[in-house]
Amino acid sequence: MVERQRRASLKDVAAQAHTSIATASRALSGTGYVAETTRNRILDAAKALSYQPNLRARGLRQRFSRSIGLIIPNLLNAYYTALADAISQQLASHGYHLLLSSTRDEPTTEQDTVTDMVGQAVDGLIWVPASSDGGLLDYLASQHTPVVIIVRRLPNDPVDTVVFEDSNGSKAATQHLISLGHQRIGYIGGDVMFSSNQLRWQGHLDALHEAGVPVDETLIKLGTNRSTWGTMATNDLLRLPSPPTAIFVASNAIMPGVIRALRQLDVRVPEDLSLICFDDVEWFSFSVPPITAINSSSTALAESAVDLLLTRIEHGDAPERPPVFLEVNFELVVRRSTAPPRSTPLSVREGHLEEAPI
Amino acid sequence: MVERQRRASLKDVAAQAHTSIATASRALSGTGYVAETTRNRILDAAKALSYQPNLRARGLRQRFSRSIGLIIPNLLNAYYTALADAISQQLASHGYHLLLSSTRDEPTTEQDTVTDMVGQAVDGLIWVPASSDGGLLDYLASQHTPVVIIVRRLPNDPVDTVVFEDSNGSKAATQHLISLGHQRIGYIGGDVMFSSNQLRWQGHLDALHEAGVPVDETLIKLGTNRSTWGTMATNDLLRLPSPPTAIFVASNAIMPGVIRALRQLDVRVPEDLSLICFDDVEWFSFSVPPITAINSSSTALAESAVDLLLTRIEHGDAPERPPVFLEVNFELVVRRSTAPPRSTPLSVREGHLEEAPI
DNA sequence: TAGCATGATGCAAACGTTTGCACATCCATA
DNA sequence: TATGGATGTGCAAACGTTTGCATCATGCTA
Repeated sequence: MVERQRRASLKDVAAQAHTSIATASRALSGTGYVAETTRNRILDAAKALSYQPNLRARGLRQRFSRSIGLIIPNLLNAYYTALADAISQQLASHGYHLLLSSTRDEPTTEQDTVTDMVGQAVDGLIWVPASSDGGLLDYLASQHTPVVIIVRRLPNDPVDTVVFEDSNGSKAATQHLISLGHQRIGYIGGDVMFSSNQLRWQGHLDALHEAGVPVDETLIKLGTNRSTWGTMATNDLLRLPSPPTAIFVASNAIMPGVIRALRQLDVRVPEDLSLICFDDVEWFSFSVPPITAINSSSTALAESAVDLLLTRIEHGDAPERPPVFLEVNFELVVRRSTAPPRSTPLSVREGHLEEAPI
Repeated sequence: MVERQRRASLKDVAAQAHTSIATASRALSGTGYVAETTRNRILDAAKALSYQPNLRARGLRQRFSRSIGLIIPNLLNAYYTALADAISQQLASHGYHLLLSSTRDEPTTEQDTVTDMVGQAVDGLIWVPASSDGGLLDYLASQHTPVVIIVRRLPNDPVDTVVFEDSNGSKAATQHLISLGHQRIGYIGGDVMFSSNQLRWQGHLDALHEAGVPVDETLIKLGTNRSTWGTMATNDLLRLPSPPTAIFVASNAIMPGVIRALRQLDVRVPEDLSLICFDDVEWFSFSVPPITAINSSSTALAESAVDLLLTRIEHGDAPERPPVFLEVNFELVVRRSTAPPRSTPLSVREGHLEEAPI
């Protein structure tokens, strides 16, 4: 590592303006008394040297940095980047910066990322937890770093938490299918170790029970939130002796794989099979057919999460104030992928799995 | 702002281990001589206090932070988030952190973001410029902050630059259409103030010239890289007295709007119209029909950009070393949205513009 | 026994800020 | 003429690190 050229510092500005560092600091930050003429000398010098305050040093001295960390599982999921975008905007409007990292849902990466954020001395953390154990929370508490958990709940919601209405939203999706006349509904979801997946599954079951629709275990496919899982699960479902007339996909990340499988099997939507998805992402609306989905406002979640966090930060993280738990509303967006079931059972022609284009 | 609880510092660790700060530092960082027993006392103390080094302070002292800033126009464009993901991974493998910000292509936001990154004392910057003036570059030079420009070139490529093969890729796309027999090709692109858009347009024209295909100005629609522009431009093109038999869309961000318009106008792809796109994004492969596209490897771009930047950083930003200019290869991915033109001219039924589902 | 390399430790300065305190004017009021 | 608030400035400490230098044992070599 080679010695790097120094940027202009307050010392340089002060020297150029023939004044002290303290006065220069006050002039530039607009605090305390500075004579008009002195101030102008200092501002001129700052401009001449294109002085830029070192936020690292300022943070060190002031004990806060006006930056907060955001930890998401994945940068490739439109759902999370939309969230990141909303949070970033929301923070900016409060004068805070964003440090963004993705964990790829790997617990070790997550651990590294969290400790790293703490090391960077962020003022607080907004976090989509990947591991469900609370060890990292204890750690954060020991570091006095306020944190707001989003999207996925931790057991007992030990800290401020903002999530989508997973259970109710999922219930509404299934009810929509039932109201169209579907009785055999396939469910493809992710790992239930995450609360979001667990609650969506639960909501689905609740809707079935309430409507008196019998639960067929073979129609429920719990795996991972990955496209490949969508393909596998869809193939399994449609090859059942009595295949479903509708499929509820519990995550947008699974959907591409489902669609690929349907195409390979020559299944038409919604004539042969209805399709509904929990998350709503942009391309659902211009897919053919447009896909019915549960839409949750990431802006709303962002606002709540940022508000909660900044309150903790700016009023001190009073541990006696109990954790807040919030859910943001959902909306059922009915498009064209859902329709009444076909009258005759669907039988899948056993085509070879052609290589789909990448 | 309330006084925040202090995290354990080196001083605390040293006190607990009955040693000096200097020795504690050496023990924890593994540099210099420390007796076995002392080291253990220190490590124990650090663990007991869950000590986490303050990277801000370390950066201040060491004059580098092992973090670099990435500035992209948009977090909602899958194309850029894929890039961010690749760069983030690449940096991590070199032990660097990522600070990510989006400018939304607003010059003022861009200016703020850049100065802010400098203020954060990042070691370097990877930047997709939104404004084409070099003012910010002068500023960065004055701050001795190495920078690598990606995706969009600046006039004269004044610093290290890595871009996609916009011109050649675009040329290949048009050549593909021509080879299928198309002579009237619509072109929908973004603002040519950005080099990427400018070069893609140029590549398209080059292909036409080389093939002896006459250029019809009415077939060329230059606007913005937005979905809404895609809808407008497509409507215009298909209502021409002699509409195109193929459309070349120069950015993935425009494509959703194009598809929406085609659906509203009841145009079938590829029977009525061939469709090709410059960028390749995930949903192109499971759209109906899958969309032919020019695919450029964001991983390759990420690798090159990171390499260039870290070289500048770690070997000193020797200004005498001239700027490097790199282009990463593209690949034409032929899917099913391109086919030979229909024999009879297409006439669009003037349907009302139905409200498309969101 | 003297000399010296080696290992182990601590002191203190430095990075670039902010800010409490002290001091020095100046002007108005009592 | 004192008194004292308001204004303007600077010194120096502090934030949490790293690191050059000095110091001091210890054990080995000559």
